[in-house]
Amino acid sequence: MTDVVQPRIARGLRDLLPEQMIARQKMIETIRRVYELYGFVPLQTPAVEYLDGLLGSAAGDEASKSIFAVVNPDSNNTSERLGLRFDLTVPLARVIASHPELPTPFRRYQVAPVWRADKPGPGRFREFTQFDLDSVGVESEVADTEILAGMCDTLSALDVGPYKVKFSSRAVLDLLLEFAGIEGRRGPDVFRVLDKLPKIGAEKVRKELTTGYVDESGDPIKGLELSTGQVDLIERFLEIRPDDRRQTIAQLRELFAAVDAAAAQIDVVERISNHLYALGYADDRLALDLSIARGLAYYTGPVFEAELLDAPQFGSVFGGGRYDGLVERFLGRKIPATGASMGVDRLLAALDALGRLDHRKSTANVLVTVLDRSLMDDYVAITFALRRAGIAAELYLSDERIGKQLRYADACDIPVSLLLGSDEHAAGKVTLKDMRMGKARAEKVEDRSEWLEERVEQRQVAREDLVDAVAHMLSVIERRTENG
RNA sequence: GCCGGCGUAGCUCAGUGGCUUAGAGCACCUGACUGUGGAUCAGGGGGUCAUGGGUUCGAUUCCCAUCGCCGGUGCCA
Repeated sequence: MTDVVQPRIARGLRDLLPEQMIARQKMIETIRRVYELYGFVPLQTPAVEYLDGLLGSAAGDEASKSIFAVVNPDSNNTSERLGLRFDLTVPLARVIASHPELPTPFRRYQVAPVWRADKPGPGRFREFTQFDLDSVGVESEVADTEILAGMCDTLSALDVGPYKVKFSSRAVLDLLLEFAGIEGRRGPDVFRVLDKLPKIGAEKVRKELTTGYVDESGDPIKGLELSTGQVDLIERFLEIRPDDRRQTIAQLRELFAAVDAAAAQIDVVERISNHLYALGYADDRLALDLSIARGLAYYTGPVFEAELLDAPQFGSVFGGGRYDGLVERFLGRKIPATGASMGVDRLLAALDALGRLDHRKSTANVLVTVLDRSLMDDYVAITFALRRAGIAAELYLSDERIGKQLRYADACDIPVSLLLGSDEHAAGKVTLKDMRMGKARAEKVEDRSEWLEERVEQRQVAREDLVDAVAHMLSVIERRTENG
């Protein structure tokens, strides 16, 4: 006996089985269609990047902790260390810096896995797929507008139910620092606390901004030691409601009337809002919400976020913003860029929880069953006739009992089964069976002879008409499914 | 990362420091009922009791470590 190896999978990683992959690929295809409609082009980059490129100059130990390092057998030189990418934005910045010949504006989409060695949780894994949409080389707020519109159109196309796309501006938050008399370098700390507002509430945010507190588990939470006067000013900012973009902007202008340069930054936000009104993105699904800060330090202008109103527990399914400084790391000069990233896995988990996910386990629409091995030539011919007519068909590859073959079709959720035995063969016909209708009937029927004899879900058609008949049955099934 | 809880069949869970071969329900497989998924009936397979050490005459059960899962908390560039 040889020793078997345990079929293990590392922490936070998983296999995606056919049932998951079918739903996932359908979703990705829908998103891709939206992005290509916007004229974005595809890009692929390696999973592995140099660690210095991933980390950047400003990154500390904490940042590097969640990067998976990769062993490079070619080199033991520590400056050549490799790691798995943790997002798609940093690789994009590297591509931009190393391909000056690319036409600008360069607008690309990329769907690919990324890796973060974070603690796994529900809907949260260490390998997950991001679907990014970025626009590089344009300073104009029209580029930001387009990203926000793309987020809305994507969520609409995915039929996720009601959603809210929110935006704010890092530049406006910087105005807040000036307004409250807080040093610019403390901005990231302050914003990180403000970002927790929906989670921990105003009371704790206030404490964390000032003296700190001890939470329920006894952990001390360090305060930022702001003065109460500063916190009062911050609270006046947070009181601005996000329900109506025009009103939000008017209140913002009033609050920051005394701040130099405020008017120019608020103008940018207002232009974005007005473009979006003009395009039909009203307040019901697109809000100027000043409380979103995003944890990411590299954002420099507008920031974006989206959540599903029916599944708020899954948090933000889309996030992004303008990052005019990121390419500079690789190029030494600034290139404006803006974009958003969708969490494919999180969105799939949310849709599944909402019961909006299709759980097909097969790509075939027809199962050609094998009743009589001597008719195998016919079965093969029928299967390929369907395939050549563009109908996905699967041939059962052995002649096991018909009951077992139909159970297989049922288990895989193949909507139509095709039967051809000696009776049909003699009559020049085939039997088509609508599996879902049969399943619905099975739930009601009590008596076996009734179950076997009625068979309203199936009918015989002439052998030469079978391709048309299958296409017709599939269209009837599809229409019935759409109508609930 | 830190704190707490949990790991027994594919799933949900019983159970016991020594009666022999560790159980149930569901699921799965085989057969009966015409060549039809369901129901019914008859049968069947499947567990290193998470892994590795330790205590013991004896450990699935007690102890330790590791791994994994769940909850809370931190972090999320």
